[in-house]
Amino acid sequence: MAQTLTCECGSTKIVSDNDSGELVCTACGTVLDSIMFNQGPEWRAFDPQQSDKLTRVGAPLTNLIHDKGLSTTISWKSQDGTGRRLTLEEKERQHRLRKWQRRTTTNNSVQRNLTQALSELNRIADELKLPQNTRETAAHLYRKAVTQGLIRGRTIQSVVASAVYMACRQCNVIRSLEDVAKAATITRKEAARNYRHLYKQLQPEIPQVNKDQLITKYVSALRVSGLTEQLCRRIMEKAKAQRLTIGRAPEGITAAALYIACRLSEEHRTQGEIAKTAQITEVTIRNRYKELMKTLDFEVQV
DNA sequence: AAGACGAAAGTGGTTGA
DNA sequence: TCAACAACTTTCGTCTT
Repeated sequence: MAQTLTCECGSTKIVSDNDSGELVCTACGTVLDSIMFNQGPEWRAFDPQQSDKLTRVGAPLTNLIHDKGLSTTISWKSQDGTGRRLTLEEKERQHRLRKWQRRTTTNNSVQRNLTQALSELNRIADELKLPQNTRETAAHLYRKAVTQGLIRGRTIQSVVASAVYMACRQCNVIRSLEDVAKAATITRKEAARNYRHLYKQLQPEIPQVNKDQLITKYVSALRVSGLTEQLCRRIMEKAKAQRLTIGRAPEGITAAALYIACRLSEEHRTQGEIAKTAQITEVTIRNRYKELMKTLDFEVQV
């Protein structure tokens, strides 16, 4: 696109800097435009063969569309590629083609299930504000579940919720089962039951809940100072070293550690407040708190 | 009065005979 | 299959600040 630009200084010697994405006047140095897109390919070809090999077109593959965004759609316009009107005979042929196109792409049960499930998945993911890679992972897990026939007798919603929760765990995105269940409008119990089922069948690798991330989450939710946060992390390290975290729900331990940190730094947070953000009960905090205090000796000023 | 504490009973799951 | 069990929750009365 050849376009002659003139700088304010009157010069027309304007070059584009592809690295910084800026349009610069070589006479006076003024930056005329700073957000330029390089719409060329990112590869270089030195002969037509290479060019053929490197050229590629089309949207990226995605698990989030039931056919991965790959299938062909036949236009509804009754005109051909060059814009000419179709003959009656040709129109009928197009109609038949479209009909079969639809039947073969979306009418098998797996595909129909996927179309519905993936829109539900996107809705839940929106509500939980999940990043793209977690969505893709969830969609991938759900596909696996469908192709292995794990949906039978279960609602799409609950299986989608399980897949979403599993994806969150895999991608280290902290969302509680309760949050996911709520977004999917099912009960925690049902979500848990389906998650276990999915887990047993797929046997995926699930990392432990990252306690550091839990601390970060609670700290920001409770608006606790950085000093207390550091204290909390130290307590957690001690607890880990003393093997107090084994067999305990990470939420409980983390909440208790934060509670202790708050008391030590005299930054008052009630058990109730912390319990609410950690989605556990005060009793659990108390129990973990007691265990931590018994084993780790603090200079307690209670 | 709010918050902390602790006992008791209940829940839903795992384990091992 | 079923009882025992561990972890956690719910509920509620009592104590402390």
